[in-house]
Amino acid sequence: MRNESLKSKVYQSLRKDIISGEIPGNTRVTETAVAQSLNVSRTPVREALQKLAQERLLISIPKAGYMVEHLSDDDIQDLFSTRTEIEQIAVKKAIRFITVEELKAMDDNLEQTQAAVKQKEAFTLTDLDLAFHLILYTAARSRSLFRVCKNLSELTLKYRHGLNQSPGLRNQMLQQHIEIYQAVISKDAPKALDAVNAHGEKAKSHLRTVMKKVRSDQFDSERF
Amino acid sequence: MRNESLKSKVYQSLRKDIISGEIPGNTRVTETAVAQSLNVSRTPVREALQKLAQERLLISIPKAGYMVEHLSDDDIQDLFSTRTEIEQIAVKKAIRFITVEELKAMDDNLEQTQAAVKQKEAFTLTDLDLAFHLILYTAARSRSLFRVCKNLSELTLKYRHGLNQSPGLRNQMLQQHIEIYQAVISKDAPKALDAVNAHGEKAKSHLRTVMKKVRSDQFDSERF
DNA sequence: ACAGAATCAATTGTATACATTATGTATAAA
DNA sequence: TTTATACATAATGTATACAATTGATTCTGT
Repeated sequence: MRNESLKSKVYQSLRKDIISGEIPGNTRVTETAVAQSLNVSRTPVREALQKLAQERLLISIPKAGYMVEHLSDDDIQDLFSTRTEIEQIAVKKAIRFITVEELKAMDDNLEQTQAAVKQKEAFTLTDLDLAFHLILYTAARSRSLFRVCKNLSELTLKYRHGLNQSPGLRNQMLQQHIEIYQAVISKDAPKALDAVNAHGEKAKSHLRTVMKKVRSDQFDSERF
Repeated sequence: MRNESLKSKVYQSLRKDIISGEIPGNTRVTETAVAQSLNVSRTPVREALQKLAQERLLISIPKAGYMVEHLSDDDIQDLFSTRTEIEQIAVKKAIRFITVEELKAMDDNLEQTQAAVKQKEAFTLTDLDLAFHLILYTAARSRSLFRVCKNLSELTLKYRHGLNQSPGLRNQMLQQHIEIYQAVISKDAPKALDAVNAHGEKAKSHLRTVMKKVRSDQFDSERF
């Protein structure tokens, strides 16, 4: 962390704020503002912004700056669908190639997740969530597939983090991870595919209700 | 083109040289060298290099520069496999959602490809190859899947371009595209999946033989 | 009052100077 | 002869100054 470049620090900082929702969607982000708030020059900020734009956490408006990406409801549903479909490919492979070490890592992860669920640590939980899936992707033994899955997983992270605020959903996530783990360890491919699919579908349906709620809240506040 | 930023110009220029193989794999690329050869400052070059690194056309060695990515034989095979697997998902969706305009676009593309095959224009052919697949990806009506497919397609472009040098393979590519087109227009999903798979498998096997040849050539030249 | 031109402010785009770090080389000591 | 240290060189990392472009605002003429 100490030997990191400023560019990297700025990147991490902004990424965290975007994923956590601290900087909401459609917020304008300018180079100078970020540079001042972090006490660095524009150069590393500029490069961090470009990286975030390439990852679609920001959208770039040429010669006009950046805005925090704000996907439409449909785009979010689409993103989760694609992630599930491709993750199913990964899980099929993972069942064939996963090592005992990786299974152990999943087990450890589940234990830590259980602790985090109880202690209501949303941030830790989001990290553990990502880590759990990364183990699966690694176990698929395909570098290119790993990259694709990782990208998609990171793109959904912002919305999954939002879900992790709710106590009930935290527990559901843990249960679903356990189901996937059990299917993988028993090398039951159909069950694993179902578990992954259920995991994705649950997230989608919860997001739908959340989005509806947000919209009606907005509607309410607009009336006054 | 005239109103493009220098960063974009540098990016395009380098990308073309890397994909065409003019800058071979494992070549070291430095900011200053590129900046001098293109008569621009380091700043736009730097940003172009970072973008290319994020796309995996270059690999970044922190505090030490960049090298042109040179995948191992296994990684290339893996890349093509993943591309095929995910493209199959896209084709399934495309069959359901493709419009008459898009079918017409595919038809046009095939005609142009036929002309380019005869005229032996490798560059045009590579562009048409990419365009053909992009039509399919668009027709799948999934933004996130489109992006994944596009990325994978671009990553394989370098190697497909190499294949396009051979007259026989140019024709094979055209025939395979026609097969995919026919399967899609007749909404025959199993046939389309087979066609996509065959397309990918052929590319993989040809690449295997090419790679073997390159290795033996290297071996020969090392003896003298 | 309104349309249009001119100007001004804010922001990105580019160039360049300086700082820092890594690598290779030469020299000196063991 | 080998190894370690110091130094030189070349590259990236960072800051800053300047250019160019965009969008808004104000001013002017009708």
